[in-house]
Amino acid sequence: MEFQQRNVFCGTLRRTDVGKEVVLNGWVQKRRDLGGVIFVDLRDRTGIVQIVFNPEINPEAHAVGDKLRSEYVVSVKGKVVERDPETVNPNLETGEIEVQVNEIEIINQAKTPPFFIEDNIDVDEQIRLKYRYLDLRRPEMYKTMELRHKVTKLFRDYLDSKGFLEIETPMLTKSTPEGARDYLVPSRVNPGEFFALPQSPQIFKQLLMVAGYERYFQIVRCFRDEDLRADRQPEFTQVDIETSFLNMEELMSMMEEMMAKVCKEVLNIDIETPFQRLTYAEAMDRYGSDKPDLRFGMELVDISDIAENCGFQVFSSTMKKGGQVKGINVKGCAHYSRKDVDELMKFAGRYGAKGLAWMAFKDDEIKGPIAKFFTEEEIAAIKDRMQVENNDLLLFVADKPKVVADSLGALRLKFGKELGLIDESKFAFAWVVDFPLLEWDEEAKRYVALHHPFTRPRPEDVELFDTDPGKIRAQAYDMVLNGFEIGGGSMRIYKRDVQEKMFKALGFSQEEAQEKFGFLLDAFEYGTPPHGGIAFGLDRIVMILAGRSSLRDTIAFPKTASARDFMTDAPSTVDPKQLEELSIRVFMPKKSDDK
RNA sequence: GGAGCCGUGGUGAAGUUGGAGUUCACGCCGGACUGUCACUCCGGAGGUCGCGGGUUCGAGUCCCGUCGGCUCCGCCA
Repeated sequence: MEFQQRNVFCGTLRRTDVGKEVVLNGWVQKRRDLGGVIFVDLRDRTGIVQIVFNPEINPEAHAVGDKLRSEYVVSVKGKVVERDPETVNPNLETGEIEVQVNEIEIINQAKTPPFFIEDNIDVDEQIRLKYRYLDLRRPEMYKTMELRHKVTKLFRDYLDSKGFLEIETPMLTKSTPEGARDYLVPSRVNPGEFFALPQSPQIFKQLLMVAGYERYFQIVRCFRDEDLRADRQPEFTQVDIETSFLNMEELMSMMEEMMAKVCKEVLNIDIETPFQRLTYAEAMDRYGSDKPDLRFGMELVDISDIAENCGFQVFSSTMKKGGQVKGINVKGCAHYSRKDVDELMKFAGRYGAKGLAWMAFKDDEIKGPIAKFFTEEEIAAIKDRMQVENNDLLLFVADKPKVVADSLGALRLKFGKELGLIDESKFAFAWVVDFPLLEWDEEAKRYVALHHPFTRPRPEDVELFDTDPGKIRAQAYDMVLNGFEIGGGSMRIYKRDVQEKMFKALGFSQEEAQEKFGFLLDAFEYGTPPHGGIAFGLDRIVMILAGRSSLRDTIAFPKTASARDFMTDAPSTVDPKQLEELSIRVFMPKKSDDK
């Protein structure tokens, strides 16, 4: 035997183990050398226990204990003993006992780590990513990975219990038009041709429905070559689901049950079902977002009718141009200085707002440069509509609906966070439904699918294809949790005539449609059941359940904002021979200064 | 593609009107210490101030460029 193997884990030892002879394997968290007696905190994935080297009990072990340093890997044999009452450490779960070491073996030495292996460290993330294997040693990272495992298993178990089959689909697949930029993989045996990594298994799961599998799922990696965010990585994991012969309501309620179950099992919280539902229009109107954070109020209030004829030019002229005027009531913030408001204006500007009008109500006084343009009646109407109390600050944006929603929606979230309006213990699930099927793309001068080209319209809206395609509502639904879109899906088109109308609305000719989606359309000719599904963002769900604010904390080996892996230093250049074999020639982009 | 913030011993920070790589905390190394658990005390080592230019007698500090990290907009379902 190369080393003595453990018979128990560090973090599990309790008072009831007193008297037992144990063997522990683990890492040295910390050594405290008091000259005679040496204390060492020994860590494994279950936690920490204090081991003691006493020269009077075992001088040989004590001598080895003297050589220990942080992150050494050791095997120790010793007896679990109760601590004296005055030396109990209430901060440790194992604090009532300690292990008196009789034998110790240094399995491996370690260099001094670049940062402490402990929670709540304040270290540049670059360094954490470079030494990710050390970062992952930290208990909070371990717990997140463990939580991720549990969540994944619960999804799998639930879907299994409902008769879903987990089926793998190709990673080397075909580049599809629409949607995100693809990651491409060259095909050596087919020079000049490329596979694309899947953005999602969308088409394959629909084909599985055509194949009669009825209930499919897959916990699957997806790839999108777009710019990153705190909640967006180039490769991420979906819980991908598709069903046949279920309608939208049946699928949604099954998914609610699944999420409630996951929350109960993982965090022991009771989630009420059915979830609250908002139409897309309502979400945009009240929260300025299609993924509203429903843990707090501060809803957007429409004052367009009051603003329409008011004396404030900016408002009235915006209304004449077909815009709208909305506001939020920032409770108790009437004391904001001119500088504070300037900051808010800059913030709103990022979302396209050209200005930010404000009014503050302080002890019967109305502050703010726009107040003088409103009549007493108008002020009264605004106060009434926005439920103004003393010390409230009102912020208004007058613009196109999209700008109003984006800027006020962002301000609402900013205040929610900064004023502590958000109850962090809350899990506010909701469905957003009735998305528009199509969206007008100003650049391309055509309609594009908001979800994707196979999304089924609501039956009563089908006739609008000929008159007003922008008004068609889709049988699509997003699951929203605490301001994040955690899943989205739709019922799919299974009738040929509807699919043709859809392609026509998107401006695809028969030939184009055949070229792009031919195999799917061919398949649809052979008896397609009504079907529909949903895909959940596993990383995001774990992030929220774990209370983390970055997706990187839920992925063992994530990438930086510029899509690099600091540990492996990928991506990297490759041997010219490899390129030659792939029939690829690389030319570097010119710097923009020689234009 | 764009904006903001950041880059100083291993880690986190401070660094004044431009005046010696200066300072603090943690860590590290050596010594002392038999009940610590943020051990304590004494001593010590450790630096391309991200990188490249420029201004200046002199740059961590000012200017220009560039690289990298984080956050956001665009992009992305």
